[in-house]
Amino acid sequence: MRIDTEIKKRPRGRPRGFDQQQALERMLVAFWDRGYAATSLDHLSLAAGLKRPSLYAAFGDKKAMYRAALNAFSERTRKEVSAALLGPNLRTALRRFYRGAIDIYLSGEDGPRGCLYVCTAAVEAIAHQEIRSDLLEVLGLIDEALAARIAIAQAAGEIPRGHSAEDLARLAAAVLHSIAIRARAGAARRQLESMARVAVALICAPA
Amino acid sequence: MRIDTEIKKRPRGRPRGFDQQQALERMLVAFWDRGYAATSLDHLSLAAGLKRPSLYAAFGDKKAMYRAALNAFSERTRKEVSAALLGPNLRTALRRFYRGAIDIYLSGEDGPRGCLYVCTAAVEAIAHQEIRSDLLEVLGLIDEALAARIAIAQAAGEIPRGHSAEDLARLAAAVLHSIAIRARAGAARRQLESMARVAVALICAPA
DNA sequence: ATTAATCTGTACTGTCTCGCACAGATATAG
DNA sequence: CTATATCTGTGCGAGACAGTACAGATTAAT
Repeated sequence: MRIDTEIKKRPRGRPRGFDQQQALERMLVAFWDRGYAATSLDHLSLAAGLKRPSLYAAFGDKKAMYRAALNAFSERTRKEVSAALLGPNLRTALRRFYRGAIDIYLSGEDGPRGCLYVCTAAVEAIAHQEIRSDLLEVLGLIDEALAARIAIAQAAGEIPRGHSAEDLARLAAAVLHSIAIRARAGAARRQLESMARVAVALICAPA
Repeated sequence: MRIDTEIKKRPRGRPRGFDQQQALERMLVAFWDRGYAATSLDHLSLAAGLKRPSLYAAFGDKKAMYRAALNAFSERTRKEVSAALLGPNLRTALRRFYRGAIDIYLSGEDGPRGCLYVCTAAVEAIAHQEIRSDLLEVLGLIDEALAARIAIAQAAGEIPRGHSAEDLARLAAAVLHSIAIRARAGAARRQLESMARVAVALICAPA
């Protein structure tokens, strides 16, 4: 079915009978719903439509599968974040940022899923050092993206410099994290949107 | 060893050979470190120093044990929160509030534990409705406690009324949630304290 | 056609998991 | 002392779990 426009020539033996990216996407959803520890390889196998040996061959052991899912989520999110933050001014940039996040966090067939990192990686941080540093790294990336956008607004005189861009960025990220937790806890969309509004107002407040 | 000052007379049969409260406290720590799904009854049994049948008899099944731990954590936390918020003015009240939280979140033998609810209950929210509503309830209680204290400060003219007490409370709680996540992710204490400072400054800012 | 390389599914391993049955221990009530 | 009630530990059982060996399937290279 796949049109062979790619230059990459086939490897030697029997080719894969499945799309690795799509399988990962389905495993991601499984992990997102149940978390790392509660998701068994049978769940993943069922979700991806692959038998366990194929999963192991393609992704490694369970922890590697989870980290691959984390990475896929991070990549996808990063693109949406930087697109949202491109808005003409900080206020609309942040509005888009939160609106996109809330839409994602409220998605889920069996209930709102929140953020894969905040809601499922955090719990594993003590037992699994790699996951802990994966999480810390992504938290830092979000902080940095926000700080960069806020610094631009400050340089343009759009908002005052009462607080550093880094401080305001961590505050903006904090509201994001809380929205993720609250979404998964079942909070109403209105509450999440209200929190976003308040955060935008406080950060963009005219001196 | 326990002095029998309590009027409650002994029940009929063989008395418990352990302190139920203390056993629960140790189970709490086990759940706090590894989360609900990854903590087996053998872990709990080892932590509490009790065999599995005693645990079942005293607490019910695994989910009941976890919810009992959640409840113990919530009770304990609520007392400390209301004590901290009793401060003479909002600024010092919030400072104490965050300082106490950061101390707790950074504790842990195998790494900082963050918040039992935010870091371990959230992941179970989709699969276990009771845990989901336990979490939502506690989030609401924290919001309310903060809102009440902030409303007092507003009524006293200590801070302006630009934003409602509820909105500011949710913002303050958001910073708390983010601190919990970041602590477990391994963020430096300085960063957590800086976030607390910024939150206090923004909420208590003179008009 | 033959060979080598890779993928797929079946079936297995040993370990862990939750929860409980049961027997012995320890207390009170009479 | 006897009967009754509750707690404790040993040990079981049925199932889930992660991970893999192996045989058959499918492809490219020769």
